[in-house]
Amino acid sequence: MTDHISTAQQEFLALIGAASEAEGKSRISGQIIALLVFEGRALSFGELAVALGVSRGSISTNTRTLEARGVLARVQRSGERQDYFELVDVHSATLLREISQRLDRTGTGIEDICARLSHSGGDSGHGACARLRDYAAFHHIVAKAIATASDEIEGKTAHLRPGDSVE
Amino acid sequence: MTDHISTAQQEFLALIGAASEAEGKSRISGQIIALLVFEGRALSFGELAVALGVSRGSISTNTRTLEARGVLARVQRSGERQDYFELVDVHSATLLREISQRLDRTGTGIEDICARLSHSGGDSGHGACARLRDYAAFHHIVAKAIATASDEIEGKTAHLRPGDSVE
DNA sequence: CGGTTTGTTCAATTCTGACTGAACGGTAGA
DNA sequence: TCTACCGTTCAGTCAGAATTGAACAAACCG
Repeated sequence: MTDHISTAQQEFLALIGAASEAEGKSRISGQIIALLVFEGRALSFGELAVALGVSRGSISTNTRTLEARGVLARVQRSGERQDYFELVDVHSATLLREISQRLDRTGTGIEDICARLSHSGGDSGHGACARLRDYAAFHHIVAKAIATASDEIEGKTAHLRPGDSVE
Repeated sequence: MTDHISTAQQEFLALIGAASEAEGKSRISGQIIALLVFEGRALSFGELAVALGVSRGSISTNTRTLEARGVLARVQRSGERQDYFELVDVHSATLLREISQRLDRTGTGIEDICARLSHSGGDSGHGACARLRDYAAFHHIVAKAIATASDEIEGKTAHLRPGDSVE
């Protein structure tokens, strides 16, 4: 029976690891999140390294960045010398907010280019500028949509125990 | 004045190229889209290679995948031997729909794992299964939000073409 | 027919960044 | 103090993807 669980766990880790890579993040960082979701409890530094079969150095760097991104928290247990990690309860919403902010940043970056262009170039680049503004607007619209979804999910996950229906 | 435009173009290409890499796509594919947006007209195969400073082989592979993804269209000009490429007018919406579908696929992938787990593993993996379903639901919610944004953007961009036809 | 242009393909190359592993500093207990 | 353990760091390694460039086939023109 633990067999079934562990194969399911392996499949889950592989799936999320691949998804993590597909969106530009490292495989391990995705799998750390996946393992914490699967286990539903705080895991120690050593447990992560063993369960994922990766070096302690990788655990260190990846947990640090995940911590800085506000996805997981490092917790100390009295009497234990190892660090433990647990998911922030709004970790999914945090990831969405991150994406939303990056889109907004790209959008304003486009607008900045457009502003400099129309300021110094007269109206020769007018058509291009209009298209760039549309393209920037697209980024902002998507950012807004994702931010809204983030709020929705945050409202559902905050202070809710896992297993509650989200439908 | 063309100076200003070309520096703005270079900045735009760099920005979108980096954004493209950040989300797991190739730099060149993002820059092809960016160049077509900036120019606002169909560009030839050769123009793309020269303007982006990349090999013809790269243009070939990237335009093919973008074409397959429904982002741009290959058009022939009578009398011209070169292929020309232009953006599909709903190209942004198409990219969003692609992301939405990938999220849905990941979500159902998680649900499949969960189904196999609860079917064969008894109730020992019950807690994990509940958490996995929540995690799958998260993916579906985001997919839905992005799909909605895609529809919104499609509605905004489709009417820009005068005398447009539906499908 | 040859010569030119064009797009595709694929083996080779380059490049990026993830990952490792060992050295290091810090901490707690004996 | 010494020892054992723990997390961090970083130079080195490695894998996979992106990109190149040359070979190739097709279409066109003289």
